Amino acid sequence: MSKVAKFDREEVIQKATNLYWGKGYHGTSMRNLQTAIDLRPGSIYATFGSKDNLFKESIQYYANKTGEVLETCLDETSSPLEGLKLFIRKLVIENLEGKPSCMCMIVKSISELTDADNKELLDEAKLLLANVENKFAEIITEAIELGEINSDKDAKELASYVQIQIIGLRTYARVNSNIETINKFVNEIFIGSPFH
Amino acid sequence: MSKVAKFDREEVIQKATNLYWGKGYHGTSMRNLQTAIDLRPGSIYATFGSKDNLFKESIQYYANKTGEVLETCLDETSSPLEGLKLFIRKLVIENLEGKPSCMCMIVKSISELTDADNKELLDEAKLLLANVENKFAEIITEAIELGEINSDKDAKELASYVQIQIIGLRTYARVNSNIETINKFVNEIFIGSPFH
DNA sequence: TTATATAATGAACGAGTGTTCCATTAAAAA
DNA sequence: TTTTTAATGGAACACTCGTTCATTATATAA
Repeated sequence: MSKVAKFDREEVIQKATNLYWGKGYHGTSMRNLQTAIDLRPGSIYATFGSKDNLFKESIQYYANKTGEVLETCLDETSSPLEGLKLFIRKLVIENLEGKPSCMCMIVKSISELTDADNKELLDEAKLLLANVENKFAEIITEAIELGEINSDKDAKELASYVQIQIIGLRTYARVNSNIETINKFVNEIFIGSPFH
Repeated sequence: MSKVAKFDREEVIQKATNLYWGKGYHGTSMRNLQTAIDLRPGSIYATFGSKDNLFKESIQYYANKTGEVLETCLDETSSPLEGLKLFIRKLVIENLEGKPSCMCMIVKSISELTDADNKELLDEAKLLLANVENKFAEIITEAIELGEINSDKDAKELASYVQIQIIGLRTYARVNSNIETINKFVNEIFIGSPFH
């Protein structure tokens, strides 16, 4: 019948994700993307429709990949709480170098996008971040049921707390990426404020 | 001799700051700025030189204003630690509504800008954030000397910790701006991890 | 081999970008 | 009142933006 696309769709999205993750939505031009993924505008627009939609697919891809890392961490460890700790360590420390940014792409997007100019993409980013937090809450609920965490704790509140710590740490890492310092703060997440 | 500028320089920078703060560096165009501050390109470029320099002056203005708020908090309270707590409450809670963003403009800039494309502005933002952290360390040192904080604590480490909490909270507030939740986390900064 | 269908190309579009330039305006100095 | 000097207004510049589309290339079906 006809020709079939010769490029690998996932590979293209992966490259787009890396560019958007590093340079942000507004900082990335379609010309940048064309060069990075080595496709001409015609092909990109036939496949993805628009810059906005390519961004949407990219941030979803990023969220999926991050979700897979979390699942791997849970599988590799003996308990939900240990899995969560491993995940945080991976996220914060392994992203210090070699990645487009040490910050979370979802958080960068929420920081950059506005309701006035990019409501749809902003809402998508907020949704993806909420999904991560819900997953944290599930894990913590399991940990409470297993007695790893005291049962008078509120899983949803702890999930918010974990989210805040990760966001704070990964952003802070952009200014001070000293591994010992970062590591210390990661460990302190579960053992109490350094003030006490 | 000659004519004198009829606009108020600080007022112009204030308006530019609000625009950059809300929409970010890349999201703000010179046309946006021209409209917001009601000046024609000739006047803007004669006064500020470039978009980059106007951004630099804006972020410096923002940092100065924030520094003044901190000083006010220290003056209004009975101790350094109480002053710091008041400042954090002000920053996180009073910025929830009515401001261009609930996030810190400096943090937004550090998140958005890259070494590859905007090294000078990024470095300036990093410097301004480091200044804030140094100020925190001074306050905490005083608090230690006054016996408000145990003397075995490291002021610099606690200053980093405070920085991370503020960054995390203000970013998180963009997704969940429930005042009770935010207030709870602000209070917890100084009383220990919710895990314990 | 030919016909068909679709993927890929890349020039081009109108709008928007940061910035420049200079005629005009107007206030202070002479 | 005249001269001087700098601020102002706004058209215009070269370039980049996201996007479109007519054309060309090519894999498959007939």
